[in-house]
Amino acid sequence: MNVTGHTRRPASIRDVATAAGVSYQTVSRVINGHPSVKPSTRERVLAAIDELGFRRNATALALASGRTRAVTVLTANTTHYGYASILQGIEEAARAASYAVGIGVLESADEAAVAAEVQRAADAGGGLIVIAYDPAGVRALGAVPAELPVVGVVETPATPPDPGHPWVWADDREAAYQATRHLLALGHETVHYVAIPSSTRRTSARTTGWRQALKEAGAPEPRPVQGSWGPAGGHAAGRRLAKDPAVTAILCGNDDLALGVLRALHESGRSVPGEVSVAGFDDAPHSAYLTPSLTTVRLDFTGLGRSAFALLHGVLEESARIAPHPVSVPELVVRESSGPPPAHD
Amino acid sequence: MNVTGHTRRPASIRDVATAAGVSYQTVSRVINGHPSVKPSTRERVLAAIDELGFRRNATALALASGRTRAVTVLTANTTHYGYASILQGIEEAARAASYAVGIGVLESADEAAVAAEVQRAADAGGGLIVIAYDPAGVRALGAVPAELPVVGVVETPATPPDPGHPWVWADDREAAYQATRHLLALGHETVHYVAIPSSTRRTSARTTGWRQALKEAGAPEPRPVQGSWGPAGGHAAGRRLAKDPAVTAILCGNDDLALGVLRALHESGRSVPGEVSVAGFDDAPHSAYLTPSLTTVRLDFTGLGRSAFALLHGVLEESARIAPHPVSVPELVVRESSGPPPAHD
DNA sequence: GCGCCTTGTGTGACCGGTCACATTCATGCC
DNA sequence: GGCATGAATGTGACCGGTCACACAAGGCGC
Repeated sequence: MNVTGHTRRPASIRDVATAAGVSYQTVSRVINGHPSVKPSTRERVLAAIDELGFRRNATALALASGRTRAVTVLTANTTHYGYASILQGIEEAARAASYAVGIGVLESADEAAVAAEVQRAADAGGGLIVIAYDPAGVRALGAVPAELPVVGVVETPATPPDPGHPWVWADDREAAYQATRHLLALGHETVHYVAIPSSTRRTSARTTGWRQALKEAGAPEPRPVQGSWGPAGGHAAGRRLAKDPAVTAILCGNDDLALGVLRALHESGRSVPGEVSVAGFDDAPHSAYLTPSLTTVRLDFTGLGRSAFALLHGVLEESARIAPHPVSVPELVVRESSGPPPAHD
Repeated sequence: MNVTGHTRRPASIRDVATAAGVSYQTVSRVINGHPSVKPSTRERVLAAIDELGFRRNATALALASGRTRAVTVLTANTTHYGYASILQGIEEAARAASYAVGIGVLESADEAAVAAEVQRAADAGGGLIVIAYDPAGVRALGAVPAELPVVGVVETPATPPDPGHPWVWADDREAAYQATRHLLALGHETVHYVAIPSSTRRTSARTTGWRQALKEAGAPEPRPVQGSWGPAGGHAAGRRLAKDPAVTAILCGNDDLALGVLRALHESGRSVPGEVSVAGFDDAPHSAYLTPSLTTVRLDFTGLGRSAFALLHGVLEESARIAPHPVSVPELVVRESSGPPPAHD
């Protein structure tokens, strides 16, 4: 119990040492669990630590040893459900491993801005996790200097990445494949796709899965409609699709886009799922409560975040390396927004 | 340009010093903008800095000077729209001031767990921002040792807080007041309220605003229905309210609750806004795209986050103290979910 | 009884910065 | 000319830990 008034600076190992009548090095040994310390000495030191309320200074530890026990998450956004959930998952795992979690937002995808953010993150020391679902994130992941430990949370890669690239991903492609097959199985001639902005120039994993399902079913492949991330983009895309009476099934790159599409269909007087079926992606918490409730594919973002941290943890400390890429399995959730196409054709 | 291979450890001020032919202290002076350095010397040092790609080591800076330039945000959740937006606002302002942002999630409101999280945050050094909208946050804010610089993001306090308590808030009470008056002005006899969990034992600010509007209008005051944070809670509350034919207007503690209420009304066959009007709180991005689109009160969470950081920044560095509590003004957004009560009565 | 290994502990340097103070030299003033 | 003043720079200690090494005491083999 420390009853002295005054804001005194926190106790250091030397304070503890004098209080326990040992050298500071012995204190260091005790707090690091070094074996060769006499039990009676250890007791005395522990008592002194308790008495003075000693806590090891993280800054000094980092400076002296290089071990930082910190991770910085680089992301373009913190408010989108998927991003926020990944962050939450990372924090959860990091907390369990008593790592500190820092966050840097990539406000612009501009080359220089991204580089500056990466630098800032590097300055923080410790490892990096980059959420690379969008151009800013992808660019950031590419801009990380090779000597920095980094894990990327990415879209399903087209080909297995080099072992030198520690990446995690949810199986986007499989998820899109499942959702598309679900819609086709209901009897729709084809499925239109409202895409999220692709993270790279190349086609996104979600698009690939959708395309694959269409191809297997011999369904015609309409041009994907480019959306944005939020419901506004879905709304705009939905307006265009609503005009075409041939459109009876729409897969959306995420639940927010789907929401916008639903709204646009409603405004155009086209009923869901009577005339048009809609499926989303992610299973955001509100999707189950929409009217009509949204058919979607659930991705375990929190788990993905945990995996990302686990992978980074493995890179930073040689203990407990995990399996190469722990991919979580997407789960189709069928709700009200999907059904058979209108009877007549 | 550093073309040497090998992962060499980053250049320190002494490396720069020898490269420039000066002492390390002179380098320190240059990077800190100390006035009395001969221009020619400064030039040489800057050139060396550039050449070696020197970056000041944040850890060493923190250890030696005590200045940490970091802020840790303590929050119960990162995925809810309001929380995530506040975080985004804090990060934005912190980035502008080149502060690092850390995050700690209060997974449980349990006394010991909260205390541990606060300790962890304290270990990170720098300032603290606690989002205290819920029991876990409130408890955390209370558990912060007095000597730590901390800013609370709180509900509108009932009475002006002591100057010793640097807090920021959006005007919840005014927002609830506005929304309630809007519904009453449409002709509803009274307005029912589905509450978010109160952060404290005492009545929440939102409840107070609602109550005040009812009282001023001489409307009867129904018992508030206790909800949770997510749509599920709203759904449960909505089910109960839907059974009572006297209920024609419902104000919800946030947009997620409102979503659940809308869904429950729909399931009970009560039309919105024909039979029942619903208003939310926060103006989450999806609220405008619901069917019916949601009448709500927009709160500037991002701005609130920026204010929180600005206040903390003022506490940490004596430069540029800001006005006591910069309260952002809520804005009523009227959409489809509110309208006059059913004609007959 | 000597050397040697193991156990328990202490000493000094170091991580990369900052701070307080000392030093040098040019200048201005009386 | 002597001396205070200020500009420009350097030196040593320090922040709070860790690391490499030294060293004393005790047990064991021969």
